[in-house]
Order: sequence, then structure tokens, then C-alpha cells
Amino acid sequence: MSQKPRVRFAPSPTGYLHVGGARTALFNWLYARHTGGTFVLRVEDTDDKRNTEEAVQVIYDGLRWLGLDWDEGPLVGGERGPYFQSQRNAIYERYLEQLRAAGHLYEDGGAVRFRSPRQTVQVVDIVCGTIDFDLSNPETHPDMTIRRPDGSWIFHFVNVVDDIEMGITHVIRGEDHLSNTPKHVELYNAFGVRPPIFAHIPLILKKDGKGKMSKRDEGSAVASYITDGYAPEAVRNYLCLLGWSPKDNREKIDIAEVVQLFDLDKINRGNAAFDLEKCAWLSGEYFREMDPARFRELGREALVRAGVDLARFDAAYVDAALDTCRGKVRLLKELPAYAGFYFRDERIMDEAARTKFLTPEALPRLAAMREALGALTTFDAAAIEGVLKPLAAQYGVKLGAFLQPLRVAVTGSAAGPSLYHLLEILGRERVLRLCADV
RNA sequence: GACCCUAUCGUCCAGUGGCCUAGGACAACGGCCUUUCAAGCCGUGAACACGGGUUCGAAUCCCGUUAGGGUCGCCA
Repeated sequence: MSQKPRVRFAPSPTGYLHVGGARTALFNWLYARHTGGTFVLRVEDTDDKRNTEEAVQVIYDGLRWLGLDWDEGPLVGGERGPYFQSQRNAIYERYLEQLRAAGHLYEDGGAVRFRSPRQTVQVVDIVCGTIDFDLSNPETHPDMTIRRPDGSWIFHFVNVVDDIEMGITHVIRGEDHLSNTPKHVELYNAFGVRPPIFAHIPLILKKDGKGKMSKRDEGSAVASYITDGYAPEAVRNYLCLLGWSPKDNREKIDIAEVVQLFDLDKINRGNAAFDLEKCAWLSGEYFREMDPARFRELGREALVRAGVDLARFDAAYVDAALDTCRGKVRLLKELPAYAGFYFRDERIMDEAARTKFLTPEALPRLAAMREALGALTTFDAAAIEGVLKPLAAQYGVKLGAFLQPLRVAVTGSAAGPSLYHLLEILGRERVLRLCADV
């Protein structure tokens, strides 16, 4: 029987999925896909105070949004379940008895502790190398508690038991667990089981590099990328590049290729600060090259989420409007401000744009443009361009400067989609009305 | 404080003894193009933490210092 790797992502349902956790999941997933192994999702809900249905849902949603599918775990099942620690009590009792019988345990204040053998423990880690930890001093390395007086379990114990039971071959997790690892190895030894191979991946630091990214930091929750409307493949791509690289200076790289190139020994050892700007840039890149139909779908969802009533407009209109935004926005949350004018009867005028462009000398030109547009037999982008360009020449004004007042009059903003196309989509009637009303 | 990890532009990454007067990307700045804003194109500024070794030769190897991060729970 060939030993295909079995890896796992074991989040605790805290109500949010941290980007660091997401990257841990991603690296596990990549390794499983690269090797043809199995990616297991296990929910570490021993602390039931924060274990809620919604909290677990957040994990599923985040992983699915990033396209990280698991082979075993909640919702999909598997041979080694259950995949919630809260349902594995009988297993833990059995393992506890094994340790007790072998004399490894003692009671202290009602809690159960594991008596450390007080030796030097070697941790074999693919990323950090082989490290020797001296656990001989009880002052600096007190015996770990594995069960509370109320019968609930402590992380170190259940984590190791589950990894044994689930046949986990490679433990890929955040470097914040590195110092815990010798304790885990002691447990493996006590169970008479060979420890898995460890790979502690570097942490994701705040933008200023001071400390690991935590709950309060912008961009720490995967949910925030979903609501801000990043392209999911861009976030996944960006996460791949934090601590790993294709080595050829590429920034945008297809996930299938990452799967092919990825390996644990190629992971960097240094922590990395998270650069939201670069992630947003990548998002724009992905939207630009995205299948138009998919962009429309995502754009539609974002607009509806922002409270835009798309039901008032027919599908073709919405599609056309969205098409003019593709490649122009980096995040979907920019859409309401960028393209909101398509879906509003009342124009929202940017006052700075008005004073800058709707000047006394611009108004007669605007009137001329309005007249020219009104006389058009076909009101499409090409025809509009065809009539506006000569008009600008006639006035002897540079095209860009000449047209800008029209844009402001129609959209209320100095920035937006291609003017000719936006006019076509809006339709002659609305354009003429907006032009008259300045 | 103890232990562990790390150390190249502001940030991410490339560089594994000579091809490096250090390369790419984001960000910044300047220019071009242009129906706005973007995009695109061109360009500018910007780094091997410090000190010792090893070597003919070090960003690359070794030691120390310093700095940063992590862990030291009856959280996970």
C-alpha cells in the first residue's frame, strides 16, 4: 500500500476565518493536490463556548470561496470521522486510558496532566529544519494539562490523538505552533506512534510587520475579502506568493501550475507582512481577464448587496452596463460608486467635478453636444463618437477637455466607464434629459 | 526573562561562492498614449542590518552582535 500523504486543516470555529488560517489551509490543499494525497478538514470545537453553527459556516464559506475543497470532513464525510472534536469523546477516553495504564498521567487539582519524560526532543520540520528542544527543566517546561476538571479536553492532546486516528502524515500549520511541537512529540512517543512530518509555515504579519495579523487588523478575515469583492482567485494567488514563489518572478500564476510546482521544502522561513494594495492590484488583474459572464454575475451580486435594485432593469441593460466596468475596477465594492449612475434616476453630482468642468464656457458646448446627440438617427457608441469628435474640432478644443463636461453632466462624476459606450447604454432620452438639467 | 525561528528596495519575492556596479512585482514619482478614470507603454528613486572570520573571490558558508517575529495556559 503506497503511503499517499494525508494532511489536514484543523480550524477552531471562532466565528471568523483568519487569512493566516486560510493560507495554512491553502498550503495543505496544495500539498495534497500536488502529491495526490488527501486533504482533511477537521473542526476543533473542544471549547464549545464559541462553537456555533454560524461559526462553522464561516469556515466552509471561506474555504469554498477560495476554491479549497476538502476530501474528508464535515459535509463530505470520510472513513476517519467524525470530523468534529466534540463528537469524538469516546476516542479520547480510549487514548486517555492508554496513557493512564502506561503511567504517564497524574491528577492535579482535578485536572489530568501528562508527566513529561524530561528529555531532549527532536522535531523534524521540513521548513525549519531539525530542531532539538531541551524539555528537562520543569520550571521552563511544566507538565502539560490534557484534561480539565470538567472533563473537557485540551488542544495538545486531542490534536495529537486526532492526527494519529486520522492517519495524518504531514502536519502543515502556522509557525506559532512550533514551540508546542516538542510536547506533541512527547505524546506521540507515549502512544508508541511515530510522529508525522512537520512543516511550520511562516506567519502573516500586519502591514507594518509589527506582530502577526490579528482579528482587529484590516484584511485579517477572509469574510472581508468576500464582502469587499476581491476576485477569489486573486486572493488565493496572493496567498500563494506569501512564503512561496514560482522562482521566475511571475506574480500572476494559475493555480493548476502552483499545484504542479508547490512543495513543502520550497516554503520560505521568514514571516511576511500582508500588502493589501498588492492583493487589490492582483484582483483587478483577474477581473480584467475574467470571463465576461462571470464578471457580470459577480458584479450583479455586488450591486445587489450594495442595495442597488437591479430588478427594475432588464438583464441585457445590466449586462451592458457591467461590461463597461470590467477591467476598470479592482474590487467589486467600487462598483456602486463607479457605475451607480446607470441605475439611478436622480443624478448624484460630485460638486468638485461640477465646479471644475461645468464652467460658463463649457455650457454652450454642452448644449451643442446635446443638440448633436438629439439629431442622431442611431444612438450607438460609434455614431456618438462620429458626431462628437468633429464637434470638438469645430470648437477647436482638445477632445478630452471638450467631452468632460458631458460626462459630468450625465454621470455626475469625472471618472467612469467609456463615455461613448455609457451614453449608448443609457439611451438618448436619459442622456438628453440629464444634459438639460445642469 | 527563557526557548525557538528569521534577517536583500517601504512591502512581497528572485538570487544558493564568481554571470550582482543585485533582478521582478506592488506602492511612490516623472513622461507618453488617451473620450474621463483606469489600463498599457517608457523611465526615475529605493535594499544585501552590523562586526568578525573562511576563500583567490561572499548577498550567498561559519561565529558573534543587533533587530524583528513566535512560544512559554486548565485558548486553539
